[in-house]
Amino acid sequence: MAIRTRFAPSPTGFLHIGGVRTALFNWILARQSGGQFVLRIDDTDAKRNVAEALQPILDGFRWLGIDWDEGPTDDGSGSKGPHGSYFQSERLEKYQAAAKQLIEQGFAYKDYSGADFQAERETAEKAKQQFVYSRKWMAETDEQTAQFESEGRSFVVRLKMPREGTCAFTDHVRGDVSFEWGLEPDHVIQRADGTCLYHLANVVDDHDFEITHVVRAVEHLPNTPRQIFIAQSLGYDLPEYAHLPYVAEPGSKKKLSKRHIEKYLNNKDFKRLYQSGSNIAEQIGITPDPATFNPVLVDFYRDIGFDPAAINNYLLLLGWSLDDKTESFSREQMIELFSLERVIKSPASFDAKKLTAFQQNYMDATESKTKVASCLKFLQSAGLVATPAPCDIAGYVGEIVAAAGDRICMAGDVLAFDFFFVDDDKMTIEDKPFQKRVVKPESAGFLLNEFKKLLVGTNEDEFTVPALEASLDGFCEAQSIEMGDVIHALRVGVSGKAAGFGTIDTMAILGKDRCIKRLDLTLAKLEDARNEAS
RNA sequence: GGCCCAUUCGUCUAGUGGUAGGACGCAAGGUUUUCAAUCUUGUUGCGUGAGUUCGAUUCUCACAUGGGCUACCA
Repeated sequence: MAIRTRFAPSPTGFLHIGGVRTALFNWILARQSGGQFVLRIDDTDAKRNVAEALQPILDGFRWLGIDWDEGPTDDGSGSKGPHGSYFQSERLEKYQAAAKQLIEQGFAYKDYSGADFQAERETAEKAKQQFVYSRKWMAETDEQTAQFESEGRSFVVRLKMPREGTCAFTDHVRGDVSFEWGLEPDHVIQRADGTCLYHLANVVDDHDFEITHVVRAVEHLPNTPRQIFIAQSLGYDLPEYAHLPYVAEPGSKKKLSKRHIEKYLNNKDFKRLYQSGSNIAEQIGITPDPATFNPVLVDFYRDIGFDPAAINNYLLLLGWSLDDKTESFSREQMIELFSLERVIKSPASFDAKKLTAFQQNYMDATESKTKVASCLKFLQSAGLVATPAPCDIAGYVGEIVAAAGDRICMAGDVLAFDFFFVDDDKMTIEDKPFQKRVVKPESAGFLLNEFKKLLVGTNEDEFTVPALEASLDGFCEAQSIEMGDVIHALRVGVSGKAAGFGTIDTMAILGKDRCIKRLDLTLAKLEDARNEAS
């Protein structure tokens, strides 16, 4: 059976990680059955620029490889698919027609209560009683309508909900569920200004778009009875339902929300991810404002060089598992092996650390050519490599990437090795390691200078890792010192940094001339520091 | 307040009527020129109470805790 699923984002400008998980499950279901995945835009309430706010969301899905068969066009300016517009704001007549039909058949009514409705509800609440609307301003006849309108009242359309019995249905994740009809209020489906509300629009669209499976987050579970009521009243076949647990905050069971970033930043792991992302972002000219750039939003991961497959894999396992050990799933495996029945019922906390671990695994498995290509893009974004890239650059970047090994977890991490790409006379020497490794040890300057003299005497083509190692060994022996007495100063001397991969590898990649120039620069800086101090 | 839902290591999870397995993390140690990695070892868990039962983490009920929903939001 071909399953048609849908995901219905609001054009907010941001693609939320929890939303992606829901979309991913919907997408997998459609793909595994040879059905279609539909994107519908819930903009009934939006007054902002929809196309603009939609773009980042569509880009996010595209980046993740979650492609949609029907929905907005790629640029978000129109719709593609056989069902007309996939934007709710453009489907108002459909909803109004449905509301009209519901009224005519007695499943809904015009309600002229206005503020009196609210007053009735408050009275009931004060008396601590279950509120049941008196339907005092319900107009079902022309006379009533005329009378209320003569009083200057305007109307909304409310559902005329059943007041007894139960609404029972089977949910693919939660099993059999049921709700008392009597507890359901008469929900508004059409506003006084004639526009329609979510529940009506949702049911009408799911029907029009021939959605067979409604797979969404649990917060919609309590909404399901009213939607079932609408669907049945309209004579629609009911879709299958599956309510997924929501994605929870790091270290808690509260629903993850992009509004509480500040709080999540108190979480150690979340903060660490955010900070390493921020460092990368700053180097490529993105302002790391936590409101728009943080680990709850998908853009964050794209911007700092995550592999989309790692995100999908992590999200797949947030609430679903195949068995007691399988952790790694390719796209094909996801599609082949996923089933709603193995979705768990309780919420799953977002764990930044585990996501990073998935990324690390994917990066380890990435072949070096691909790795180099993605790193190169970051170097270009940071202005460290020209665009278009010089033709010999790939080899150079390749050496760095190989030497860095798993120090590069996400492609943006390559920017930690920015010193390879700056002119020698413009190398930044970080102050802290400079003080600790060069200024403070008495003999560091002397040793650096002596070793530099040694380097000056070596042949260009002997500037290799084994040769350098040998000469450094010999040097240490001649000076009667330990390797540790000089190598740290040397690292700072050629890279300006406190940490990195092997100093000797670093030097070999830089080459003779550049190492010597950098050592000169460092020694000059040392002299300045000494003069200043005395 | 009402309705609904959930509860296995810190986190993601597997699982069973005979007391739990994996992953991420964490800790210690080895290796190491820094950082990371890596290797070794270790670490921690069935919310509480009652019932059914020879026996319950597993079934039932209650409680507790956490959460969601309760709009002329989606």
